Amino acid sequence: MEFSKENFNEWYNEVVEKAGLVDKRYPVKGMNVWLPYGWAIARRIDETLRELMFSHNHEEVYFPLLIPKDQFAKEEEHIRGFGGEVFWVEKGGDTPLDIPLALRPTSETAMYPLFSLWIRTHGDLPLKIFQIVNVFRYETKQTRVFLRVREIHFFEAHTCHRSYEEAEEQIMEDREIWRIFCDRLALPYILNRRPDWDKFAGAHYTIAADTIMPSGRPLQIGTMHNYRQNFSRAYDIMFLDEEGKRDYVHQTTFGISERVIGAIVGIHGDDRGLIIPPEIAPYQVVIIPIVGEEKERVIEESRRILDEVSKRYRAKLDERDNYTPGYKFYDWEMKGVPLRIEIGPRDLKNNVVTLARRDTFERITVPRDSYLEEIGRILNNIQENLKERAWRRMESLIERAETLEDIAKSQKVNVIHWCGSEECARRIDQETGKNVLGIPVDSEGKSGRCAVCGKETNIVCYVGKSY
RNA sequence: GGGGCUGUGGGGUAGCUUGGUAUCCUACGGGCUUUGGGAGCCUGAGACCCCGGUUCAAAUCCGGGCAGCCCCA
Repeated sequence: MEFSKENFNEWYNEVVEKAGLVDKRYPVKGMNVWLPYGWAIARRIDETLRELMFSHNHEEVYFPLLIPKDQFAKEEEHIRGFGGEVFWVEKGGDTPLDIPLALRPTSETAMYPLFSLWIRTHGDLPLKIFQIVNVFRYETKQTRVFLRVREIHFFEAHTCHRSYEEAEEQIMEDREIWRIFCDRLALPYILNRRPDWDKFAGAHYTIAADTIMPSGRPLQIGTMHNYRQNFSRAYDIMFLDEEGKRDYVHQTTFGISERVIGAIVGIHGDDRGLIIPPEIAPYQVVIIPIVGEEKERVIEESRRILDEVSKRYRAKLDERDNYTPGYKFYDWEMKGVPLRIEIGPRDLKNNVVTLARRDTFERITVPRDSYLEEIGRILNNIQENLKERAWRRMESLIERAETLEDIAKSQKVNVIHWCGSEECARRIDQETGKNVLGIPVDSEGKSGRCAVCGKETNIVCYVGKSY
């Protein structure tokens, strides 16, 4: 690594490239090539989501990429919110299309006309589906790998319910799923209810999960929206209830994007490169043979170990002959494999294996007959350690601020009292460059004075310079 | 949204001011040799972002485009 993590921006670019996550030389702004290792991580995360969604009674679907313009434009706020960042397909070959087609920036407007056909009665509810697709947004700001791209690897769950209360229960379920998901990724987060002017276009309200990057800047990595009946009215999604009365369904969505990978890179990584939490690591264990004199025996033993380890963990044996062990150590550290097994003549002789963990660099030898259990124990420990470390670090990137000046001079995310007015939020933005992330969902308002206008208030909120 | 900077083999670079011969490191292919923290020697292949302009001649000067980076709001 050329850059230390203290130069966070440069470090981030370097690690993304050197760890082989994406190739950003693809000649379209904000569109990158997923490389095998990066894609393997994305797939692990996708599989985690699938498992969690299936176990919470969602089904997976796939909707088309293109959305006709008239259909796209039905919900007013939605089109106002997304209109400026839609890619349009306007020709088929050389023939102009009668109706331009949008590349989905998200899939509400693709799905909901069909929901209107699918849902007839309360028996069809709740409807709980999700898809994992790519969405397109015409970003005008500077793009950044994983954090701001124009083609986004995206998970979106959509649900329909018979009542507002049932939709609220769905949001609670999403919060529970989110908690488990973030545990697997060892990512810390804050759930913030976004201010009205910053909620998802068309939503009744938005709860966003924000984490904080080592640069002190918050990053939105997940969102849950309650749409109430805003979309169902626009797209005519109605059901017949038990009494024979027709009503519009209540809807929610839950979205997660490739930004979580950016968060994993930024939050867990160090000066040697990535550190991938064991739960989602494409390889949890990498085996490095140190061949020396006894090449045959070492290779043979390494393969036997691979077989044994592979029965329980995702493992890789690095048999490349043209690299020295030292090179391989650095290489797999860059890729963030949580645990390394070294097996060489010394280990053979003593009937042990050497284990080295990525997060603490601790290195131990363990007897050949109990090392599998030891691996399990260490992987669990790494997972816990990463999670705790990340939460601790995030908390250290939050500081209390009493005034606009405090906010302006702080490089961190601030907790402030806020009177709740858009006017004060705007002043924070203009004078400090930070924006109101929203009110934490579990906050209990102790009273204090608004950092801007000084008015007495019991609203506490977070502010920060968002990615 | 504003400002600044940069595009030269796969990656990093020298050359650009003052137009003419493209430098070095690294990675890569082949061969020998080596392997407990980025090995060595020999050898080979590989580049001036795109379009236009100026000129006898453009990596170099000018204009535009595309792409990337940093900082500020």
